[in-house]
Amino acid sequence: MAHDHSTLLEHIRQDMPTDELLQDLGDLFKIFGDTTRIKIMYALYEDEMCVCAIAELLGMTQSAISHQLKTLKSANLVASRRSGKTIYYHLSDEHVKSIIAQGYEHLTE
Amino acid sequence: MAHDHSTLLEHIRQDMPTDELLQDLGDLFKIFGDTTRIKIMYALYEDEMCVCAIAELLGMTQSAISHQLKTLKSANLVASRRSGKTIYYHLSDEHVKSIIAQGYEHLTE
DNA sequence: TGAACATATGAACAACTGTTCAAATGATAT
DNA sequence: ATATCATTTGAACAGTTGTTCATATGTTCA
Repeated sequence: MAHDHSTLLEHIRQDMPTDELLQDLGDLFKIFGDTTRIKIMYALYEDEMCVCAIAELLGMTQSAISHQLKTLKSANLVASRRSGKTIYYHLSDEHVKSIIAQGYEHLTE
Repeated sequence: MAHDHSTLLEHIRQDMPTDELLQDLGDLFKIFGDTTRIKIMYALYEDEMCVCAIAELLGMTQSAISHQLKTLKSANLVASRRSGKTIYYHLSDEHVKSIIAQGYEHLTE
């Protein structure tokens, strides 16, 4: 760290969001950073699904799916409605789709 | 997993990307899921920077930054050029900005 | 009320990740 | 050559994360 960057750094610091927001951004993307959760979000792309259907689709425990849905829900990425015994989850936000779509583009071009 | 979803699942399975792609998507977002890396990418938003300037900006070890730059580089999110002793990093892709921008929107509205 | 179904929850364990530290590489100038 | 600066690298350690298992909650129907 020998040569001088003071002017550059001062300029950049002004354009940077707060540490808190940057932390929140990281936390948000962390949630997209898991294959199971990505699969769940993709499954809900078109329409809502109940927990046991998602579990069957992914070939995973209903408990595992439920844990992940909780994570997704607490980040406001999915929402749910109850109908009798069954609880249906759906995407709560168009951003979910556009974030995934951007990632998809980065990979496939 | 008692009630029947076979028709639903068959339909959804056709619209799902391959497991490999879904895995890659998760891996990509995993890289965005860390505050240090988010900060680095934000720092490079406008212009290239050398490693020690980034370290000074974030108040972190140059070694820690270097490790993270390696991660970012291997995912083709940043690229570098050498000029004498110094190595300058820059964003390698417009997707970086749009992915972050989408996350930002999700948080701030 | 009791049985069956759908989902949620908590604790525990293995696997993964980010930082640190010490040492190595690469480039420049004297 | 050697000293110095900029960066990279590898091993190690602490902290975090995802799944499993067992159990609890909530709903419906007989």
